[in-house]
Amino acid sequence: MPWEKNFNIDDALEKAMGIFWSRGYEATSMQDLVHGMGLNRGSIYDTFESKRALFIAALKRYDRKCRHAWLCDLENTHPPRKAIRRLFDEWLEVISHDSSRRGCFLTNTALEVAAHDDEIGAIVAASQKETEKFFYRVIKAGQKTGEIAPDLHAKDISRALLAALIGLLVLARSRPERALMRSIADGAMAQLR
Amino acid sequence: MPWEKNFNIDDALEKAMGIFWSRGYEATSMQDLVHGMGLNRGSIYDTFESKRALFIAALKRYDRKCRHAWLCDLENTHPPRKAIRRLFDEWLEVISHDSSRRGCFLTNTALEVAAHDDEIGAIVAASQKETEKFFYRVIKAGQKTGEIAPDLHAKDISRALLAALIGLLVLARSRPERALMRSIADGAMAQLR
DNA sequence: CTCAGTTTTGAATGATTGTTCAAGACTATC
DNA sequence: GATAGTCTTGAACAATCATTCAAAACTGAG
Repeated sequence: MPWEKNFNIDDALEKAMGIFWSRGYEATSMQDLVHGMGLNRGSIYDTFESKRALFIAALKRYDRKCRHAWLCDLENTHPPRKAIRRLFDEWLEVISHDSSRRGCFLTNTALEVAAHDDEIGAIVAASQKETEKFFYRVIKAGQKTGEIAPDLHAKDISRALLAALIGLLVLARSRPERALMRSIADGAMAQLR
Repeated sequence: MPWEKNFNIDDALEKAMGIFWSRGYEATSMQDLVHGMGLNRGSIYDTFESKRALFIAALKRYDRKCRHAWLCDLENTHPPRKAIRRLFDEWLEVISHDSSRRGCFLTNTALEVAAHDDEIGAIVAASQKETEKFFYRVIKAGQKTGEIAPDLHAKDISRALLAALIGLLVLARSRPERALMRSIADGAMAQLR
């Protein structure tokens, strides 16, 4: 039918996400996107407005489908301490199998664009806040079940874990050495004592 | 004299460093550099070869004059625990007075270019390794003087501190909230118990 | 005062940037 | 089978990109 696009918008966005994720915003050209998404220039502009709007859509998709969905799953299907342990362990696994060193799309964006673009900055900041809150909720839950020492200041620890996680994700791009990253994950977990 | 440049190369490099630092590599155009360095295009190319070579020179300058010199000073003029405390505290001070949110040039570069450019990646990785070693040496020294518990695994802690510091420097660009950053600094210090 | 050697200058290079748009392809409805 | 309405296509847009280069400006040496 001529009034239905003959490509799947969500598939296209998924591809765009992958391209921006590994190359960043500035270093990705529309030519890269045309080639990587398998669409024509016009179709991309018709569907996504502009490069920046496409980037924002891709970033939001990552935040929703990768970060948020994953954290929800961890929180719902594991006991508190194990949820945090798995968060770090699964990142370690992903990083050590990712030869292209793409790291975390949101964290990459935090440094490349967030400081210069308020709208994108707000998305990144909100995502980081939610991750901090994930840690906070899980720590509180762990303190109720007795898995985590009740005298720990949940707010401070959740922030320390967030910083450790982000540090890990930066090092994943510049020094993806398994031993280094394992030390960091272990160090983060040790703060839950 | 015609065989002496009538501008100071080091001053020019300092200015270039500031521009790349706050805008990043890709988002900085030669036009920005011409304007910001106060030099003509030709003079820049004559002196620094290319945009990429200028960026590398600026990055090395930052590593030497900012990171390395500062860590040496901290290590030499303060007792171990206080050296680390001051490292975090002084970053906090810098960050909270930096309205342009430039963060740390090396950390910004780690995410923007290091993963795609081997030469730049090597500079960033080396700098991160040296910072890790700084922590390691200071922790070891602190264990000798008794300021830091001798049963702590210095290597793991130094890596945990590196991750916390980098996490802090990322958040400085996306969520420069004083309370958040203080929590992280305190959390890092708490690991030295 | 001329010459040699270097720097400075700004215009011009071709390539690539993000974006637009008119023409062509398509199909459900009449 | 003609019409209407949407999507696809690829060429073309002006702007900007990093880079080059020949001419002008300069100054110490002869």
